[in-house]
Amino acid sequence: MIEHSEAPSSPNRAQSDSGKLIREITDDGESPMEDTRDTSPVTMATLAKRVGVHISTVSRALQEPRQHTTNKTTLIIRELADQLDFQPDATASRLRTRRSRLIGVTVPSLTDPVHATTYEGIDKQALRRGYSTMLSMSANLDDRSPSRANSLIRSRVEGIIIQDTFEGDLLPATLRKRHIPYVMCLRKNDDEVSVAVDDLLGGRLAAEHLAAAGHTEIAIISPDSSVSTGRDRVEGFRRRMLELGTRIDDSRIVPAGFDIASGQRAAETLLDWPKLPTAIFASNDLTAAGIMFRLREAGITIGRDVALVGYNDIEISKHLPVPLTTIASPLHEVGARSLDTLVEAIEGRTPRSLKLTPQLLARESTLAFAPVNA
Amino acid sequence: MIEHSEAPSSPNRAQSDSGKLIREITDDGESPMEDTRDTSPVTMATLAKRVGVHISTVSRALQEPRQHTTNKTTLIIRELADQLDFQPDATASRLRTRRSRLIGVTVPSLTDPVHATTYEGIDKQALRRGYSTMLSMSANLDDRSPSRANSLIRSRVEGIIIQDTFEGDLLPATLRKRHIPYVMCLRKNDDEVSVAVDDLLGGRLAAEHLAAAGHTEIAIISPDSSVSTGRDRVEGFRRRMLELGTRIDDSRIVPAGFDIASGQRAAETLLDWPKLPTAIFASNDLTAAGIMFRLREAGITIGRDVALVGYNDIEISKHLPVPLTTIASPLHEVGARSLDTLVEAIEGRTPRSLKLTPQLLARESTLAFAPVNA
DNA sequence: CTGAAAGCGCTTACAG
DNA sequence: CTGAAAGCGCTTACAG
Repeated sequence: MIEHSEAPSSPNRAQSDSGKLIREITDDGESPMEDTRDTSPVTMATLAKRVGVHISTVSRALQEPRQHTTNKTTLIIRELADQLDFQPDATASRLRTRRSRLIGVTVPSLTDPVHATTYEGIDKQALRRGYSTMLSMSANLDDRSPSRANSLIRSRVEGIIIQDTFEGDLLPATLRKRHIPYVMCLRKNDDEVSVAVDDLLGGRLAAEHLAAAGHTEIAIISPDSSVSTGRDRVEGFRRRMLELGTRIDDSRIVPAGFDIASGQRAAETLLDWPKLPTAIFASNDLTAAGIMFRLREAGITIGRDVALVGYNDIEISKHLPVPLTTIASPLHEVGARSLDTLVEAIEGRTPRSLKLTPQLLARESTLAFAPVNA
Repeated sequence: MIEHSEAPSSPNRAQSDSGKLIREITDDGESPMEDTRDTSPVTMATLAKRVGVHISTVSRALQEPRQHTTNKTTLIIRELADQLDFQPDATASRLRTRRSRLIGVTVPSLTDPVHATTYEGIDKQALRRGYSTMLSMSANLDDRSPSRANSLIRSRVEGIIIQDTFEGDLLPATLRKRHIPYVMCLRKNDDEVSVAVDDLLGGRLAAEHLAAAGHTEIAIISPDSSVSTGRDRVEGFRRRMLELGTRIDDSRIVPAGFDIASGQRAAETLLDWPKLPTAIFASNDLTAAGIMFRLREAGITIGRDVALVGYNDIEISKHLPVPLTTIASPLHEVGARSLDTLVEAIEGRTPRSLKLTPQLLARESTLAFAPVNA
């Protein structure tokens, strides 16, 4: 039952392109029709009743807004939907179609700028491709078991991007058993499909930079060896150093976390050494920052007394008291490509792992030791 | 049809507390029963058929795990559910109960540590209270219109925490029309219910600190006056300064964004002034950091040549080249209390706005101007 | 093109 | 206590 009107009741409201096919209906009682002035949300049934068609017709009319429909009924339905600002219930369509258009993402924490940036890349690309993301933050769960993804599984995400994996992680096996596609992001895990930075190369770049300046007395500060990023960065660094003639003993590797505070603690360890190294490779920028802060307190000048290289190039790195030489990681890109890779898997293809290329950025923290052949 | 077994087929799998009431059924074809070796996820119907009860009995058995049930059927159902690692379909229960247990959160960006910390507080408290959160990041939408919450609305979130509101924001009105509860977080907006830091007080604290050191030539760098935080901090600062005898002219307020880069640009503006101020109040730490970096490049020593006060006390603030005096905000707490307040609204009560108290942290960036009466 | 029907996987009054 | 039925709001073959 449609009423065409010459004069819309609210002339100052924006009109849709399809014109004023039906009179405006507001939810504050202006409509002459019964049982519509309620508070419950508009559904397709509401629209169907209003327009006088079957609900399945409404559903079809609202699907994939093909630009140039001349079908009058479709236009009428769409205009009413616009007017009422109808938002279809995704819960219902998810249940019915068995496609949630939801991507789960597990992250360790978002206060770490590395993970926040990567996640932002994931979410942006997800939106672009018609998905929404749902987060599970380990930091808020203190649970590294596979159950950290349970809320995502219950929401029937179509796939999961695992940004917080570690050695011995049982989540991949759990998801495989459930036939839920997943991709490792940032960190790798055995033979699982992953999108990450080429951390072996990153480590090599750092080694070459320091070796070129003649360093042989070197310390490595590496956050958590149970995580692939730390492992690979250290391994690439040591191997390349060895190729270039310097063997770095295990005793010269100081473990640390991913934050400023643990960098400061690592620096204290270094200060206890009989002799300070001439160069330090920290496999994380925040850790490097902590080292810098603590050593400065001890009166040591970074870049002159000791060279320091970080990893990732987060925003503050170039602004530290001594601008930090670091290995720049394309974090946003890692996120976006993870999403693409996961979508491939969801669509039934067999994606391959991706290694994105890092780049050395030389700054003042290694300035006094500029490469001989630069 | 239940089969009790003396010897479970996989003795090395963890057993639930209720004992080995039924023989273990795996999904790799060991079960003698038909149509269960498929790939589709386990549903309550699966469990019901397996145990030989009606699906409604399964649903009841799995609800609110009352610890001490002696009901044998219930225990059997629960054990089977455990064994199969059954995760009920939240999509279905959301549709049926019309309660999603989902909270929407709109944020401007998560690479801003202020918003990341606040969101972490929200999510943690949500988990504690049985909710999950769903994000909508304006940074990934370039859309400040109410439609930025559409995906949350379609997912039928029970309420929304708005962390990215601004002057003229139409989202609150949209949500009110839809009867979706919401709370402003961090930022305020007219008479809307909000959980925020007392920014007027924060501004006053900064003013008192600088006034006590005798400053009268002051510049204010404020990120975006369309946002309540910037407005209130500046207003509190100016008012208190006026009470203490110093009028700060509009011409001494330099607009800026929320990041390091815009702080640097603001500093360039200051450098163009005929005379540098003796003190700067930046209503955001990252902005303050940018100012510090740029002024240092120009050979100006923060803390001696010019005093600098920031706002929020993010982690790096104490580690800047000159440790930053700032107004510490309880961001995690703001997040947690926002969630509580929203849940109050969801439960039909009428929550009131909350103002959390900030605190001044004096550091070296204002050291040379230590308060006379400190 | 549109209508009618069935069903996604749950939950919950209602009987028994 | 358990079973049977209805229904949440959609979508989609199937007829016409």
